[in-house]
Amino acid sequence: MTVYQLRQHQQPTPLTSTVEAMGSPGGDRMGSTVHLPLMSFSDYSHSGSALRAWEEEEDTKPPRGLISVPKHTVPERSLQGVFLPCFDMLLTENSSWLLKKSEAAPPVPPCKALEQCPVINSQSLGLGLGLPSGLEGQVEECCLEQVQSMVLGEVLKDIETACILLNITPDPMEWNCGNVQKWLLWTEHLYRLPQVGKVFQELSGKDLCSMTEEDFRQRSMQCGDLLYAHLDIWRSAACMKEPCTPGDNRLHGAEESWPKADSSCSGQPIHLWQFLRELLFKPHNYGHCIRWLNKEKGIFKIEDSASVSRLWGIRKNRPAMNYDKLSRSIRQYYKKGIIRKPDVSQRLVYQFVHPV
DNA sequence: TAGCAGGAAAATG
DNA sequence: CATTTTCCTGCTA
Repeated sequence: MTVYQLRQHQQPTPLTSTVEAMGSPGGDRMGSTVHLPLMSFSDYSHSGSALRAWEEEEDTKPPRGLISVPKHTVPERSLQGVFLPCFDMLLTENSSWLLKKSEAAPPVPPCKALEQCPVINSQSLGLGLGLPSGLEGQVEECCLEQVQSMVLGEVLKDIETACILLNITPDPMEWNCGNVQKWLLWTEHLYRLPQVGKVFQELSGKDLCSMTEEDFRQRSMQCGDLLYAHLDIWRSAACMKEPCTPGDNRLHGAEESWPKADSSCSGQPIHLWQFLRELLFKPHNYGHCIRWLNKEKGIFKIEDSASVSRLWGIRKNRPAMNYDKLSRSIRQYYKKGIIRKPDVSQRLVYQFVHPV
Protein backbone atom coordinates (compact mmCIF):
# COMPACT_ATOMS: atom_id res chain seq x y z
CA MET A 1 0.00 0.00 0.00
CA THR A 2 1.48 3.26 -1.09
CA VAL A 3 1.57 6.05 1.40
CA TYR A 4 2.30 9.54 0.30
CA GLN A 5 3.86 11.54 3.01
CA LEU A 6 2.25 14.72 1.92
CA ARG A 7 2.18 16.21 5.34
CA GLN A 8 5.88 16.69 5.49
CA HIS A 9 5.61 19.24 2.72
CA GLN A 10 2.93 21.17 4.39
CA GLN A 11 2.35 23.63 7.10
CA PRO A 12 1.70 22.55 10.64
CA THR A 13 -1.12 20.11 10.66
CA PRO A 14 -4.51 21.61 9.79
CA LEU A 15 -6.27 19.19 12.02
CA THR A 16 -9.41 21.15 12.37
CA SER A 17 -9.48 22.73 8.99
CA THR A 18 -12.43 21.10 7.33
CA VAL A 19 -14.46 21.12 10.48
CA GLU A 20 -14.01 24.78 11.15
CA ALA A 21 -14.59 25.61 7.57
CA MET A 22 -17.84 23.74 7.37
CA GLY A 23 -19.26 24.34 10.76
CA SER A 24 -22.17 22.17 11.73
CA PRO A 25 -25.64 22.04 10.21
CA GLY A 26 -27.27 24.06 12.93
CA GLY A 27 -24.96 26.96 12.37
CA ASP A 28 -22.77 26.07 15.29
CA ARG A 29 -19.26 26.48 14.03
CA MET A 30 -17.67 24.71 16.94
CA GLY A 31 -17.01 21.42 15.26
CA SER A 32 -14.72 18.75 16.45
CA THR A 33 -12.46 16.56 14.52
CA VAL A 34 -11.88 13.04 13.46
CA HIS A 35 -8.30 12.44 12.55
CA LEU A 36 -7.51 10.53 9.44
CA PRO A 37 -4.12 9.25 8.53
CA LEU A 38 -2.67 9.56 5.12
CA MET A 39 -2.97 7.33 2.08
CA SER A 40 -3.24 7.88 -1.59
CA PHE A 41 -6.66 8.34 -3.06
CA SER A 42 -6.31 5.30 -5.29
CA ASP A 43 -5.48 3.15 -2.34
CA TYR A 44 -8.60 4.35 -0.69
CA SER A 45 -11.04 4.35 -3.52
CA HIS A 46 -9.82 1.43 -5.54
CA SER A 47 -9.52 -1.05 -2.78
CA GLY A 48 -13.18 -1.06 -1.87
CA SER A 49 -12.61 -0.48 1.76
CA ALA A 50 -9.18 0.63 2.66
CA LEU A 51 -10.27 0.60 6.23
CA ARG A 52 -10.54 -3.13 6.12
CA ALA A 53 -7.45 -3.35 3.99
CA TRP A 54 -5.49 -1.53 6.58
CA GLU A 55 -6.84 -3.55 9.42
CA GLU A 56 -5.65 -6.61 7.63
CA GLU A 57 -2.19 -5.15 7.80
CA GLU A 58 -2.19 -4.98 11.54
CA ASP A 59 1.49 -5.56 11.78
CA THR A 60 2.26 -2.54 9.66
CA LYS A 61 2.52 0.81 11.30
CA PRO A 62 -0.13 3.31 10.39
CA PRO A 63 1.07 5.95 7.98
CA ARG A 64 2.14 9.26 9.29
CA GLY A 65 0.21 12.39 8.56
CA LEU A 66 -3.31 13.30 9.41
CA ILE A 67 -6.29 14.87 7.86
CA SER A 68 -9.58 15.78 9.37
CA VAL A 69 -13.19 15.38 8.47
CA PRO A 70 -16.17 17.22 9.87
CA LYS A 71 -17.57 15.54 12.89
CA HIS A 72 -21.13 16.43 12.20
CA THR A 73 -21.13 14.40 9.03
CA VAL A 74 -19.61 11.33 10.60
CA PRO A 75 -21.80 8.79 12.27
CA GLU A 76 -21.63 9.56 15.94
CA ARG A 77 -20.58 6.10 16.92
CA SER A 78 -17.59 6.06 14.70
CA LEU A 79 -16.21 9.03 16.53
CA GLN A 80 -15.20 7.07 19.55
CA GLY A 81 -11.53 7.06 18.88
CA VAL A 82 -11.76 6.33 15.23
CA PHE A 83 -8.61 6.58 13.24
CA LEU A 84 -9.23 5.93 9.62
CA PRO A 85 -6.95 5.34 6.71
CA CYS A 86 -7.67 7.79 3.99
CA PHE A 87 -6.06 10.30 1.71
CA ASP A 88 -4.81 13.73 2.39
CA MET A 89 -6.56 15.67 -0.26
CA LEU A 90 -9.54 16.88 1.64
CA LEU A 91 -7.79 20.11 2.21
CA THR A 92 -9.98 22.60 0.54
CA GLU A 93 -9.48 26.21 -0.21
CA ASN A 94 -10.80 26.83 3.27
CA SER A 95 -8.15 24.82 4.87
CA SER A 96 -5.42 26.88 3.37
CA TRP A 97 -6.81 29.89 5.14
CA LEU A 98 -7.13 27.84 8.24
CA LEU A 99 -3.59 26.74 7.90
CA LYS A 100 -2.75 30.28 8.73
CA LYS A 101 -4.78 30.06 11.87
CA SER A 102 -3.26 26.82 12.95
CA GLU A 103 0.21 28.17 12.46
CA ALA A 104 -0.30 30.11 15.65
CA ALA A 105 -1.03 26.99 17.61
CA PRO A 106 1.74 24.49 18.18
CA PRO A 107 1.48 21.73 15.60
CA VAL A 108 0.53 18.30 16.81
CA PRO A 109 3.40 15.96 16.12
CA PRO A 110 2.17 13.05 14.03
CA CYS A 111 3.22 10.47 16.54
CA LYS A 112 1.39 12.24 19.34
CA ALA A 113 -1.68 12.60 17.20
CA LEU A 114 -1.52 8.92 16.50
CA GLU A 115 -1.51 8.17 20.16
CA GLN A 116 -4.57 10.31 20.60
CA CYS A 117 -6.36 8.52 17.79
CA PRO A 118 -6.20 4.79 18.28
CA VAL A 119 -6.45 2.70 15.19
CA ILE A 120 -9.93 1.49 14.52
CA ASN A 121 -10.34 -2.20 15.10
CA SER A 122 -12.85 -4.54 16.56
CA GLN A 123 -11.41 -4.04 19.97
CA SER A 124 -11.68 -0.29 20.08
CA LEU A 125 -15.07 -0.23 18.44
CA GLY A 126 -16.59 -3.19 20.15
CA LEU A 127 -15.31 -2.64 23.63
CA GLY A 128 -15.54 1.08 23.36
CA LEU A 129 -19.20 0.89 22.55
CA GLY A 130 -19.92 -2.00 24.82
CA LEU A 131 -21.48 -3.99 22.03
CA PRO A 132 -22.01 -7.72 21.95
CA SER A 133 -19.21 -9.22 19.95
CA GLY A 134 -21.57 -10.46 17.25
CA LEU A 135 -22.65 -6.97 16.35
CA GLU A 136 -19.19 -5.54 16.23
CA GLY A 137 -18.59 -6.46 12.64
CA GLN A 138 -21.89 -5.04 11.46
CA VAL A 139 -21.50 -1.76 13.29
CA GLU A 140 -17.99 -1.44 12.06
CA GLU A 141 -19.01 -2.22 8.51
CA CYS A 142 -21.80 0.29 8.67
CA CYS A 143 -19.65 3.05 10.10
CA LEU A 144 -16.84 2.44 7.71
CA GLU A 145 -19.12 2.57 4.72
CA GLN A 146 -20.67 5.80 5.90
CA VAL A 147 -17.36 7.42 6.59
CA GLN A 148 -15.99 6.18 3.32
CA SER A 149 -18.82 7.62 1.31
CA MET A 150 -18.73 10.85 3.28
CA VAL A 151 -15.02 11.27 2.66
CA LEU A 152 -15.42 10.52 -1.02
CA GLY A 153 -18.19 13.04 -1.23
CA GLU A 154 -15.99 15.68 0.35
CA VAL A 155 -13.18 15.05 -2.08
CA LEU A 156 -15.45 15.15 -5.09
CA LYS A 157 -16.92 18.39 -3.82
CA ASP A 158 -13.48 19.89 -3.44
CA ILE A 159 -12.48 18.90 -6.93
CA GLU A 160 -15.77 20.22 -8.22
CA THR A 161 -15.14 23.55 -6.56
CA ALA A 162 -11.64 23.71 -7.96
CA CYS A 163 -12.96 22.94 -11.45
CA ILE A 164 -15.44 25.78 -11.28
CA LEU A 165 -12.89 28.16 -9.91
CA LEU A 166 -10.20 27.24 -12.40
CA ASN A 167 -12.57 26.66 -15.28
CA ILE A 168 -11.05 23.30 -16.08
CA THR A 169 -12.53 19.86 -16.53
CA PRO A 170 -12.13 17.36 -13.71
CA ASP A 171 -10.38 14.87 -15.96
CA PRO A 172 -6.65 15.64 -16.16
CA MET A 173 -6.45 13.71 -19.43
CA GLU A 174 -8.43 16.48 -21.09
CA TRP A 175 -6.27 19.33 -19.89
CA ASN A 176 -4.30 21.47 -22.27
CA CYS A 177 -1.06 23.13 -21.26
CA GLY A 178 -2.89 26.14 -19.86
CA ASN A 179 -5.12 23.92 -17.76
CA VAL A 180 -2.09 22.11 -16.42
CA GLN A 181 -0.52 25.41 -15.43
CA LYS A 182 -3.70 26.50 -13.69
CA TRP A 183 -3.92 23.25 -11.82
CA LEU A 184 -0.29 23.59 -10.76
CA LEU A 185 -0.85 27.13 -9.55
CA TRP A 186 -3.90 25.99 -7.66
CA THR A 187 -2.11 23.10 -6.01
CA GLU A 188 0.81 25.30 -5.15
CA HIS A 189 -1.61 27.75 -3.64
CA LEU A 190 -3.39 25.08 -1.63
CA TYR A 191 -0.28 23.56 -0.20
CA ARG A 192 1.87 26.67 -0.08
CA LEU A 193 4.38 25.12 -2.40
CA PRO A 194 7.10 26.95 -4.26
CA GLN A 195 6.15 27.75 -7.83
CA VAL A 196 7.12 24.91 -10.12
CA GLY A 197 4.98 25.77 -13.12
CA LYS A 198 8.01 26.41 -15.29
CA VAL A 199 9.28 22.90 -14.78
CA PHE A 200 6.04 21.53 -16.17
CA GLN A 201 5.70 24.00 -19.01
CA GLU A 202 4.49 22.78 -22.39
CA LEU A 203 2.96 19.70 -20.81
CA SER A 204 -0.60 18.69 -21.53
CA GLY A 205 -2.76 16.72 -19.13
CA LYS A 206 -2.01 13.56 -21.09
CA ASP A 207 1.71 14.18 -20.78
CA LEU A 208 1.28 14.75 -17.09
CA CYS A 209 -0.72 11.58 -16.63
CA SER A 210 1.84 9.52 -18.48
CA MET A 211 4.56 10.63 -16.10
CA THR A 212 5.66 8.43 -13.24
CA GLU A 213 6.16 9.56 -9.69
CA GLU A 214 9.87 9.43 -10.39
CA ASP A 215 9.43 11.78 -13.38
CA PHE A 216 7.65 14.21 -11.09
CA ARG A 217 10.38 13.99 -8.52
CA GLN A 218 13.03 14.57 -11.14
CA ARG A 219 11.32 17.75 -12.26
CA SER A 220 10.84 18.97 -8.74
CA MET A 221 12.74 17.48 -5.86
CA GLN A 222 10.80 19.61 -3.40
CA CYS A 223 7.24 18.78 -4.27
CA GLY A 224 7.20 16.41 -7.22
CA ASP A 225 5.81 13.59 -5.15
CA LEU A 226 3.12 15.75 -3.67
CA LEU A 227 2.03 16.93 -7.10
CA TYR A 228 2.03 13.36 -8.32
CA ALA A 229 -0.12 12.29 -5.40
CA HIS A 230 -2.49 15.17 -5.98
CA LEU A 231 -2.78 14.38 -9.65
CA ASP A 232 -3.44 10.78 -8.73
CA ILE A 233 -6.44 11.88 -6.72
CA TRP A 234 -7.86 13.88 -9.58
CA ARG A 235 -7.30 11.01 -11.98
CA SER A 236 -8.95 8.58 -9.64
CA ALA A 237 -11.88 10.88 -9.08
CA ALA A 238 -12.33 11.35 -12.81
CA CYS A 239 -12.08 7.62 -13.22
CA MET A 240 -14.84 7.16 -10.69
CA LYS A 241 -17.11 9.53 -12.50
CA GLU A 242 -16.59 7.59 -15.68
CA PRO A 243 -15.87 4.17 -14.27
CA CYS A 244 -12.82 2.50 -15.75
CA THR A 245 -14.41 -0.87 -15.30
CA PRO A 246 -18.10 -1.07 -16.13
CA GLY A 247 -20.33 -2.07 -13.30
CA ASP A 248 -17.77 -1.06 -10.76
CA ASN A 249 -19.76 0.55 -8.03
CA ARG A 250 -17.38 2.53 -5.90
CA LEU A 251 -19.19 5.77 -5.54
CA HIS A 252 -21.80 4.94 -2.95
CA GLY A 253 -23.34 8.18 -1.71
CA ALA A 254 -21.25 10.58 -3.71
CA GLU A 255 -22.75 10.31 -7.13
CA GLU A 256 -23.38 13.86 -8.13
CA SER A 257 -22.47 14.63 -11.71
CA TRP A 258 -19.59 16.95 -12.50
CA PRO A 259 -20.52 20.49 -13.21
CA LYS A 260 -19.64 22.12 -16.50
CA ALA A 261 -16.17 23.57 -16.41
CA ASP A 262 -17.63 27.04 -16.31
CA SER A 263 -21.06 27.25 -14.82
CA SER A 264 -21.75 30.83 -15.78
CA CYS A 265 -20.90 31.15 -19.45
CA SER A 266 -19.03 28.40 -21.19
CA GLY A 267 -16.54 29.41 -23.83
CA GLN A 268 -16.32 33.07 -22.96
CA PRO A 269 -13.46 34.21 -20.75
CA ILE A 270 -14.76 35.00 -17.32
CA HIS A 271 -15.04 38.62 -16.22
CA LEU A 272 -13.78 39.78 -12.91
CA TRP A 273 -17.24 40.78 -11.73
CA GLN A 274 -18.52 37.29 -12.58
CA PHE A 275 -15.65 35.75 -10.70
CA LEU A 276 -16.37 37.88 -7.64
CA ARG A 277 -20.00 36.79 -7.83
CA GLU A 278 -18.94 33.17 -7.97
CA LEU A 279 -16.93 33.62 -4.81
CA LEU A 280 -19.71 35.53 -3.10
CA PHE A 281 -22.22 32.80 -3.86
CA LYS A 282 -19.97 30.24 -2.23
CA PRO A 283 -19.71 31.68 1.27
CA HIS A 284 -19.07 28.19 2.50
CA ASN A 285 -15.81 28.14 0.59
CA TYR A 286 -14.83 31.78 0.28
CA GLY A 287 -16.60 33.56 3.10
CA HIS A 288 -13.21 34.03 4.67
CA CYS A 289 -12.00 36.26 1.89
CA ILE A 290 -15.11 37.89 0.43
CA ARG A 291 -18.67 38.20 1.71
CA TRP A 292 -21.92 40.07 1.27
CA LEU A 293 -22.57 42.99 3.53
CA ASN A 294 -25.97 43.50 1.96
CA LYS A 295 -26.88 40.91 -0.60
CA GLU A 296 -30.07 42.67 -1.66
CA LYS A 297 -28.20 45.86 -2.46
CA GLY A 298 -25.25 43.97 -3.90
CA ILE A 299 -22.83 45.38 -1.37
CA PHE A 300 -19.90 43.16 -0.61
CA LYS A 301 -16.65 43.35 1.27
CA ILE A 302 -13.31 41.90 0.37
CA GLU A 303 -12.12 40.54 3.69
CA ASP A 304 -8.80 39.25 2.50
CA SER A 305 -7.58 41.25 -0.45
CA ALA A 306 -4.44 39.19 -0.94
CA SER A 307 -6.38 35.95 -1.11
CA VAL A 308 -9.03 37.20 -3.48
CA SER A 309 -6.42 38.55 -5.84
CA ARG A 310 -4.43 35.36 -5.61
CA LEU A 311 -7.53 33.37 -6.52
CA TRP A 312 -8.19 35.71 -9.41
CA GLY A 313 -4.60 35.32 -10.51
CA ILE A 314 -4.93 31.57 -10.43
CA ARG A 315 -8.13 31.69 -12.41
CA LYS A 316 -6.63 33.93 -15.05
CA ASN A 317 -3.23 32.30 -14.97
CA ARG A 318 -1.65 35.55 -13.81
CA PRO A 319 0.71 34.63 -11.01
CA ALA A 320 1.70 38.27 -10.51
CA MET A 321 -1.84 39.38 -9.75
CA ASN A 322 -2.24 41.43 -6.60
CA TYR A 323 -4.90 43.58 -5.02
CA ASP A 324 -3.47 46.74 -6.53
CA LYS A 325 -4.15 45.40 -10.01
CA LEU A 326 -7.37 43.67 -9.13
CA SER A 327 -8.78 46.83 -7.59
CA ARG A 328 -7.75 48.77 -10.71
CA SER A 329 -9.79 46.30 -12.75
CA ILE A 330 -12.72 46.78 -10.39
CA ARG A 331 -12.42 50.53 -10.84
CA GLN A 332 -12.70 50.07 -14.60
CA TYR A 333 -16.25 48.92 -13.84
CA TYR A 334 -17.17 52.31 -12.40
CA LYS A 335 -17.52 53.86 -15.84
CA LYS A 336 -19.35 50.84 -17.18
CA GLY A 337 -21.86 50.84 -14.39
CA ILE A 338 -21.15 47.30 -13.26
CA ILE A 339 -19.61 47.94 -9.86
CA ARG A 340 -19.38 51.12 -7.83
CA LYS A 341 -18.44 52.27 -4.41
CA PRO A 342 -21.38 52.26 -2.00
CA ASP A 343 -22.89 55.60 -0.97
CA VAL A 344 -20.97 55.45 2.26
CA SER A 345 -17.56 54.56 0.98
CA GLN A 346 -15.63 52.04 3.05
CA ARG A 347 -12.32 50.40 2.48
CA LEU A 348 -12.56 47.14 0.54
CA VAL A 349 -16.31 47.52 0.17
CA TYR A 350 -17.91 47.65 -3.27
CA GLN A 351 -21.39 47.40 -4.67
CA PHE A 352 -22.83 45.72 -7.73
CA VAL A 353 -24.85 48.34 -9.58
CA HIS A 354 -27.35 45.67 -10.62
CA PRO A 355 -27.76 43.25 -7.75
CA VAL A 356 -29.23 39.86 -8.53
C1' DT B 1 0.87 51.46 5.38
C1' DA B 2 -2.83 49.90 2.66
C1' DG B 3 -6.33 51.27 0.01
C1' DC B 4 -8.37 54.47 -3.46
C1' DA B 5 -8.80 57.09 -7.90
C1' DG B 6 -7.82 57.36 -12.47
C1' DG B 7 -4.35 58.14 -16.67
C1' DA B 8 -1.74 55.68 -19.93
C1' DA B 9 -0.07 51.95 -22.42
C1' DA B 10 0.69 47.08 -23.12
C1' DA B 11 -1.15 42.52 -23.32
C1' DT B 12 -4.73 39.30 -24.11
C1' DG B 13 -8.26 36.47 -26.45
C1' DC C 1 -11.93 45.33 -30.40
C1' DA C 2 -13.24 45.07 -25.44
C1' DT C 3 -11.33 43.83 -21.48
C1' DT C 4 -7.79 43.23 -18.36
C1' DT C 5 -3.11 43.85 -16.76
C1' DT C 6 0.65 46.57 -15.62
C1' DC C 7 2.65 50.64 -14.06
C1' DC C 8 2.22 54.97 -12.53
C1' DT C 9 1.26 59.52 -9.65
C1' DG C 10 -1.05 61.53 -6.19
C1' DC C 11 -4.40 61.41 -2.40
C1' DT C 12 -6.59 59.70 1.97
C1' DA C 13 -7.68 57.23 6.34
